[in-house]
Amino acid sequence: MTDHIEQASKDFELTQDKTLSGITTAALREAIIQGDIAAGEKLNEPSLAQKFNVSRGPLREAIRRLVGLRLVEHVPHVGARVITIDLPRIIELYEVREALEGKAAALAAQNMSDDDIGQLAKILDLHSEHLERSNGEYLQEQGDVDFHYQIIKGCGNHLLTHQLCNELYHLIRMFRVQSSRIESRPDQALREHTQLFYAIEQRDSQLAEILIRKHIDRAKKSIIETFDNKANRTN
Amino acid sequence: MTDHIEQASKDFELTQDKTLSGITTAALREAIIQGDIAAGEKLNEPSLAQKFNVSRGPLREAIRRLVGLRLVEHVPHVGARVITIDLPRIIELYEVREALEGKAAALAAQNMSDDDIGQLAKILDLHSEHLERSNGEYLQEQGDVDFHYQIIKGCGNHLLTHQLCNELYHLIRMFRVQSSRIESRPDQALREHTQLFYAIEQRDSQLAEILIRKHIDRAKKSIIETFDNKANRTN
DNA sequence: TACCGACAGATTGTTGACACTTAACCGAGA
DNA sequence: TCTCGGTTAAGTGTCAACAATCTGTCGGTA
Repeated sequence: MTDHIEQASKDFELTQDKTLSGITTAALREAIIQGDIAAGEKLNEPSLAQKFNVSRGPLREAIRRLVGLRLVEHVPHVGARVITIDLPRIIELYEVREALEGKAAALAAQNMSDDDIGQLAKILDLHSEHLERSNGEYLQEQGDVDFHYQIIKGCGNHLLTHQLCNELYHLIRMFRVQSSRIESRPDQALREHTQLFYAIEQRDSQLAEILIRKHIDRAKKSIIETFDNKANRTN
Repeated sequence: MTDHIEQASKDFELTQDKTLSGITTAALREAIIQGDIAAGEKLNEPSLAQKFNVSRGPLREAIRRLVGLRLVEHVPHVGARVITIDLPRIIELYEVREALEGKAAALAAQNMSDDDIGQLAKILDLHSEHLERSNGEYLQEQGDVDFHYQIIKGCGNHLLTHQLCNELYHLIRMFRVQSSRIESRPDQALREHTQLFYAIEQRDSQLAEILIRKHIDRAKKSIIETFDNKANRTN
């Protein structure tokens, strides 16, 4: 709830779209991401409309928008369900993220203003401080998100930014919440961020892309490992 | 209208979603892509509803879906407009496409079945034949689309495939139709496809990614050149 | 003449009722 | 007891009317 980006994005939405369908979209989206509506659950239009105090029109519109965000799947004449995030889907998600954020980092190394790079340095410092005091996994996590977000914003490609921050980000957030996943290797992540920062500072777009892609690939592998461990424990 | 993918996708939609809103979505989408509704034009709900013989409900739903595809932009209480594709947007589009299709080619080199690769070889042969007979730019164009499509299908990542074939593809198609753009360097494109094919056949994912990214980057530069020439001629 | 505000028309947002499809339930027959 | 077919209720798809908002125009004033 104190998530910076989330709050910013909410504020943006509220100032941008005060219509019932816009508000309902945001509310339904958060309910799904936070797990208030379980993964795989069917979205019953009459009961949800009552829950959000709107008629079925705006609610249906909200559902369609979330279909566009891939948080919901829809079958004609049958209904809409919240997606279920299994391991294959997470792998696909991280592969797409790797490709997009790789390009974003390359473009950021070319296009970021010096001020933006200064901002990035600040975020990195904060990250480092938190790690030394080794308190607050949450701030840790937030630092990671902020760092990636700053790079994406700096790439200068609106389409790319939108795909990462408004489409994939919600899916990743949903996965994180529902798997209670926190950074399992904070010191290594900081090292990788630092390396990436130097590459961007030196405007080395090729290196920046390689580093962030490896960074994301390692996160993917870490997730796969966690899944495998869980599977073994239950066997 | 004889576009294979387009037809396949239409058939899919019609069998998949025979609801008025589904049909209206497809009709409105094609009207926009084909330029029957001009770029930048406002979408008036009552008149469009009349045009498609539906009420405003399904039409509004169709508009929202196209907003999700980024073919339409919507402002609350003001309305929806068809997007305008200017050069900066096309560049952004091709940068995203380069990132996604690069990853798709890398995955395809890893994951494609031998049958799929055989199919790819056939498409390449057809492409080559058409070039030798040097007739039919359309078939030429179709060959290019089929070649890329086959690779994307072969990557095995559903999310990636969806983003390329159902989201970016419509935007690129709209741009191509409206700029009457045809392949300006068919022989070079064939050479690049051939190289890419060998990389995939040898399961060299790194090389496949590099080659397809250069291929798309050259297409992007060719588009920029065309724009510059147009700008100079009108000066 | 330029600027500001009220008014009117047009357009979007929202609602509740109606129509159609799907799926679950129930009973009859093998 | 199991299967098949019909029936019924729940839920989605569609519609037309109503409410709220915006835009452009007209008149007044500085």
